Amino acid sequence: MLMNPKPDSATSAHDRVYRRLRTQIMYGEIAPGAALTLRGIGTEFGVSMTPAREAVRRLVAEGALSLSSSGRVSTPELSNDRIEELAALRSLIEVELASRAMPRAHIALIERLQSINSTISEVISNRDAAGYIRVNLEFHRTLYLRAQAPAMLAMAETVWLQLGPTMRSLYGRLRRTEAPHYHRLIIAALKAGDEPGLRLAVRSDVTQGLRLLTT
Amino acid sequence: MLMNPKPDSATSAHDRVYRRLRTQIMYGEIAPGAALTLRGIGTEFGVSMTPAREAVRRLVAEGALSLSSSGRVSTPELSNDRIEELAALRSLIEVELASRAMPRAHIALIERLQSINSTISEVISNRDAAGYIRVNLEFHRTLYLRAQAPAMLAMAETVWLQLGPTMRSLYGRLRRTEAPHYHRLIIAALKAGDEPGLRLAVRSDVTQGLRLLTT
DNA sequence: ATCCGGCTTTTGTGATCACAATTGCGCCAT
DNA sequence: ATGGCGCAATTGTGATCACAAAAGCCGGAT
Repeated sequence: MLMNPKPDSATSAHDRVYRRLRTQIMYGEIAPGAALTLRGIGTEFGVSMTPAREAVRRLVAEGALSLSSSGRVSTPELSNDRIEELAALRSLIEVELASRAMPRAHIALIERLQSINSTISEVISNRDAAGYIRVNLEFHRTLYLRAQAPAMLAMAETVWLQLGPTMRSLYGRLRRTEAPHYHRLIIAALKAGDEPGLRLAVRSDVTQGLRLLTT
Repeated sequence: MLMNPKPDSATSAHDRVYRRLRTQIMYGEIAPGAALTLRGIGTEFGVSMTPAREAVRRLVAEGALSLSSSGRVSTPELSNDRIEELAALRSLIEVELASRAMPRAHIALIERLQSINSTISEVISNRDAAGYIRVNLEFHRTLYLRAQAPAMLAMAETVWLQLGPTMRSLYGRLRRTEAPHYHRLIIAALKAGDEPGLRLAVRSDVTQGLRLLTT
C-alpha cells in the first residue's frame, strides 16, 4: 500500500533553494545586477555548493539569472528592447490564457479576483513594492489557472520571472495610489462575458508598465 | 586590449553535454519515454556525473526532459492536451516573430529560405525523420532571426525542444512526399509583402501536424 | 593624486565519495 | 506457470576536495 508521501514537504535541498530564490526574484526582492555566489547561497540556506549550483543553473536556464562569461551569477539588467519583447510575450500568452479561462470563470472565481484586487490597495499604502508585485501576479495567476493550460501558464510565469528584478524599479517609479484600473476592466469583462473586452483589458494591463520606459 | 577569446570553443564541459543532448532531443533523435541515467550520460561524453547532472537539470528546467518523483530522468511523453497547448504557443509566438521579421526580410533572406526549402525534398526521400525536423526548424529559425527578438526566439525554441521527442513519432506517421505546402505560402507572402497572408501561412504550417492527433 | 603591477583571496568547475532509496532480477512457494 | 518476497545492483543526492581562473586589493612609481 502506498501512503501519501507528503507531496509538498518531501523535497530535495536544491528544490528548496530553487523555490526560495525563484520567489525572491519573481517578486522583485533582488535588485537588477545584484551579484550572487554559490558559496554564499549555500551558507545562506545551510547547504553545500552542490544544491546551490543546481538551483542557480535552473534559474539561469529560465532566464531568471544571468551568467557572466567567467561563470559569475547575477540578476539580469534588461535592455529596453528586451523589456519590450518580454512585455509583448506577456501580452500574447496572457491574452490567450484569459480567453481560455473565460468560459470556465464562474462567479466564485470573479469574487476571488475582486477579493485579491481589494488587498492591493493596502499593500500600496505600505509602499511595499514586492508585496504589490506579488498580489498583482496572484491576481493574474488566479485567473489563468482556470484556463487549464499548464504549459502556457508555465511560459507566462517564466516571463514574469525574467521581468522580476526589473519590475521592482519600474513600479518604484510608479507613484500609484489606487488599485489598477485595468484589473477592474478585466473583472467587468468577465462578468459581462465580453471576450474582446477581456482581451483588450488584459493586453492593456500587461503593457501598461511599459509606458514608464518611453516617457 | 581584449583579444577575441574564441567565443564558440571556450565552453565548459557541462555546456558541451547540454548542447549535444539538446540537439538530439530537439531533432527527435530520442524516442519519447526513453530513460537516461547521469552515469550513462557521463561515460558517454567522457565526463563525471557533475557536468552530466547540470546539463540534465538545465534541460529539465526547459521542459526538454522530465523528472520522475524518484529523480529518474526520461524524455517526456506528452498528452494530447499538452501537445495542443504547445502547438498553440508555437502559433502565438511564431506568428508574431514572422510578422516582426517581414519588414526586414530582403531578397537574400527569401532566397535563403527557398534554398533551405528545396533541401527538404531530398531529406524526405531518405526517410530521415530527424533530418526533416532539423531542416524544417532551420527554415523557421532563419526567418525568425530577422525579427531581432532574441527573447521570443528563445521562447519558440523552448517549445520546439519540448515537442522534439513527440515530433518524431508524429512525422513518422506522416507519409510526406513533397516539401510542405505552407512553406511555399510563407515565401510567397513574404515576397508579396502580404502580412495577413504571412500570419495565416505560419499559423497553418505550425498547427498542421496537430491534425494527426485528432484524425 | 593616479595608474599600473603583482599578490592574495574569492569563486566556479569538475571529480570523487558515502549514503539512501529505488529498481529490477531471481528465487521460492503455491 | 504465476505471483510475491527479498536481495543485489543501479541510481540520484549532497558533501568535500583540488585546481585554475578571475576579481579585488595594496603598494609603489610617476
